[in-house]
Amino acid sequence: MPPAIEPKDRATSAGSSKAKKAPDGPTPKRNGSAARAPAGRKAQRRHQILSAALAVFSEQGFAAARLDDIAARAGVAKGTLYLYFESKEMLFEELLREAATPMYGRLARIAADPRISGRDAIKRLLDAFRREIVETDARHLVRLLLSEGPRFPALTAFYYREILSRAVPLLRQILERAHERGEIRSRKLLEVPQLVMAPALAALMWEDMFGRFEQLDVETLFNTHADLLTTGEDQ
Amino acid sequence: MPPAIEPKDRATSAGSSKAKKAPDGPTPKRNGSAARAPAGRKAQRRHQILSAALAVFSEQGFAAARLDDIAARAGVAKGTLYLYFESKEMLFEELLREAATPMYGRLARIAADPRISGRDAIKRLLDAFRREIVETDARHLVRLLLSEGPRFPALTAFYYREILSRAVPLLRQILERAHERGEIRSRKLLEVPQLVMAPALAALMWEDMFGRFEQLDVETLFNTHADLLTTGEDQ
DNA sequence: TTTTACTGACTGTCCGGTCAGTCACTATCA
DNA sequence: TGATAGTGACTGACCGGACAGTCAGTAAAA
Repeated sequence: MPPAIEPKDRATSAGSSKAKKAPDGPTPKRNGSAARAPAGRKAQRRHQILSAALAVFSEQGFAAARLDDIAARAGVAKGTLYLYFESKEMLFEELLREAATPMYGRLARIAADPRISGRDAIKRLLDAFRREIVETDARHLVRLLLSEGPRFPALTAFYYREILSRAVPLLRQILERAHERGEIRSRKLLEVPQLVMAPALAALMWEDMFGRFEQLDVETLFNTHADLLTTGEDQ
Repeated sequence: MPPAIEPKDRATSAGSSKAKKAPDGPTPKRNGSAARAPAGRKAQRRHQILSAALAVFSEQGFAAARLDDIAARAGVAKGTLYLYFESKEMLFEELLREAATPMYGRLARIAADPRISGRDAIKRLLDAFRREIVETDARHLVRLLLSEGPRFPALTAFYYREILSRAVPLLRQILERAHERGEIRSRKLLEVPQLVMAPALAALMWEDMFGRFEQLDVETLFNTHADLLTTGEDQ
């Protein structure tokens, strides 16, 4: 249960860093919203920066993203970035690493509960994916991982080791249990549990790339898929 | 100094001067163009460059790719690139544009033949996708489109307009025909034809990102999917 | 005062794009 | 036949702008 960067407080990025030269008169304090609270201050700054980084990286890609932009968006000076992250690379990697696990946690919880039917398990998974990723800014993170992954071998390895190599067996476990109860249509599905999540990836890409031309009916897509995988009342 | 990778096909240029592009009959004299290269030369160079560009762009991404590297890989000088393409952007766009159509053609041919059963149509499509894209270098192109798409709006628009907005109806047409024959399991599939190709995308990404850790059984994945979508002998 | 947090002008490097020059070749002339 | 001139293909050193990363300095906190 890692933080999962949330790009919500976009507003703070507005010109906060330039009021430096303009003496505001009686204002004794710095203009930044984070004035003191030494305790949470550092964590908050860090979050600001990661949040801005997500926005800029997902808009520009890793190479084209400029640290000046990230700093401006976070409302800090460029030098400050280096107080929190070693380099552009490290900032990028930490951004993706910290966002990694929420979906995995969800999957693990479903797999741990044997009372959930196969159909339900699949529907819940896809539904969570839709609500929490496809329909939020988190989808940019997935695209970032997919597109920049090859140039960050350590990152790809991390994802495989920490997420996928665990998620696939969990998925298989769910499917096996369901299969024993006769809830699964094809035995072969046990050999390729990845099929369960395939439409999730496809939906994500469609929305991200072509959503502006034609929205995909993600809910119907996922429901149809779940219905096809499992036995039980169709539509 | 440039090692001049290879003198290329100097030999072939001798002798027959077939560089006849103007079929104006037996032109006695030709003002201009004294040292015109052989007919295929230009196309060949272009292909060399595009080929090198694919390799470098898919390894580095658009922004990080260096034209010096592309030139070196193609065995030409950097300046030569500009004789064939206007800019780095144009080179990139043309690379992706030219790669677009083969799969669409395949789909169109299948859709045009009503004798093919729904199950067969889907299997053929997925099979072609596997053999021609997932298992070749072309898979990098899809990742490139995905990752750089947002920064090349014209390219995304091109793909939607020329490929997707035509492919989805074709797919729907195949599914409708199949549905009338009772070959399709769920009517709802007609609302989201994208589901047919979803595993193709997923397989491609898996292989590209994580294939080095764990190969995906793409054939089983596709067959299972096709079996689940259609009626007919499962096994 | 010392310590901590932050700043932003500056530097060195990198790379897209340019263009004056070379080369291989051919057509025409003597 | 050889000599001369013309052409397009190609080259690669160079230029200028952009940007990651640095650090001396400033401001607030302790």
